[in-house]
Amino acid sequence: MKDNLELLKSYQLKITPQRIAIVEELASHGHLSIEDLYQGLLERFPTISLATVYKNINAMEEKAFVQEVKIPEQKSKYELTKANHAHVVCQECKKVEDVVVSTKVILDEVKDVSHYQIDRDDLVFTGLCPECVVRQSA
Amino acid sequence: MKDNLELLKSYQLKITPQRIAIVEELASHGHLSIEDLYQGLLERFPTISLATVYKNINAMEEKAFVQEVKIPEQKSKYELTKANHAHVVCQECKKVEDVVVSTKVILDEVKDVSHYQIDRDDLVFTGLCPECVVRQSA
DNA sequence: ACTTAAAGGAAAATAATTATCTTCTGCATA
DNA sequence: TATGCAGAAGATAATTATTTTCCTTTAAGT
Repeated sequence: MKDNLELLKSYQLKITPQRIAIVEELASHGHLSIEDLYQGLLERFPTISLATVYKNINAMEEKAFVQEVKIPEQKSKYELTKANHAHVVCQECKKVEDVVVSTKVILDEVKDVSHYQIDRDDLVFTGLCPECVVRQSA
Repeated sequence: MKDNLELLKSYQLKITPQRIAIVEELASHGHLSIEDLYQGLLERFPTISLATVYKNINAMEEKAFVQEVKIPEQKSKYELTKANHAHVVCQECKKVEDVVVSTKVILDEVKDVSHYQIDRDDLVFTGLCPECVVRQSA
C-alpha cells in the first residue's frame, strides 16, 4: 500500500503510523465506524487513544480525504473519498457496499422540481443483500 | 389541527399536550432537530424536559409516525411520516425541503447492479436554494 | 542533526442520549 | 361520571459519544 503514503501527502496530512493504519483499514474494509476503526487499530497500536481516531478522521474529512456516510438506523461510517457513488445497505447483516449508478435522470428531475442548484447527492438504498435474501427464504 | 389527534391515536400513541405540540411543530416547520423541537416547545411548556422530547420522538419513530432524516454536516432532523420522497438541502441557509421525484429508473439500476432487494431509499441532494443562488451571485 | 509545527496519548470537559424514579394524567371501563 | 391503571411527564442521574486540553513525542524541512 505504498500509494497511501503519497495519497496522504497529497492531502497535506502529515504521515504517521496511526494515519497509515487508518487508511489501510479503510482501504481494506471499505466502510467503518469510529468504533470499528478504534477496535481495528487497537490490535496494532495497543496504546492508541480514541481521541486520536476522532482527531484524525476529522482532519481527513476536513481535507476531503475521507467522507462520512450517514446510514439509517446505524452509526456513521467513513470511507476513503472516491468517485461519486451511491450506497446499498443490508438491513439484515448491516453490510454497506458502493454502487455506481447513473444519477443524471434523477438529478435533472430534482433540479427541475426544486429549482435548487445541486452540488452533491447522498443516496442510500436499504434492503437485503443477495446472501440474506436466500437466508430469509430458507 | 384536529387531524393530528386522530393521527396520533391511530398510531397507538397516547395523546398528551406535549405530543400534540410536537406534531404541530413538525407539521408547521417540516424538518426539525431535537434541539429545534425542544426550543420550540419550551415556549409553550416552560417546564418541559429535554428527555420528554427524546422519549416522544423515539416512541413516534418506533411507531413509524415520524422519521429521522440524516443530512450531511447537520444534526438529524425529524419529519412526520408521509409518502416516500427525497430531500433537498441548502448548504447556505441550511433549509431542508421535500421533493417528489420518480425513483423507478434509479431503483431499477441499483437493483440490477447490486443484486440487492431494495425496500427503502434515502436520497438527499445538497446545493443552493433559489434564494441563496441569487444572493451568491449578487 | 536541529528546529518546529503538528500529532499522539491520557484525561478532563462537553454534548448527546438513555435510564430511573416519582408524580401525574389520558382513557378504558364500571 | 367516577375510578383504576398503564403509560407519560419531569427531574435527575447515569451512560455514551465526541471534543478539547495539556503535555510529550515525532515527522519532515533546513
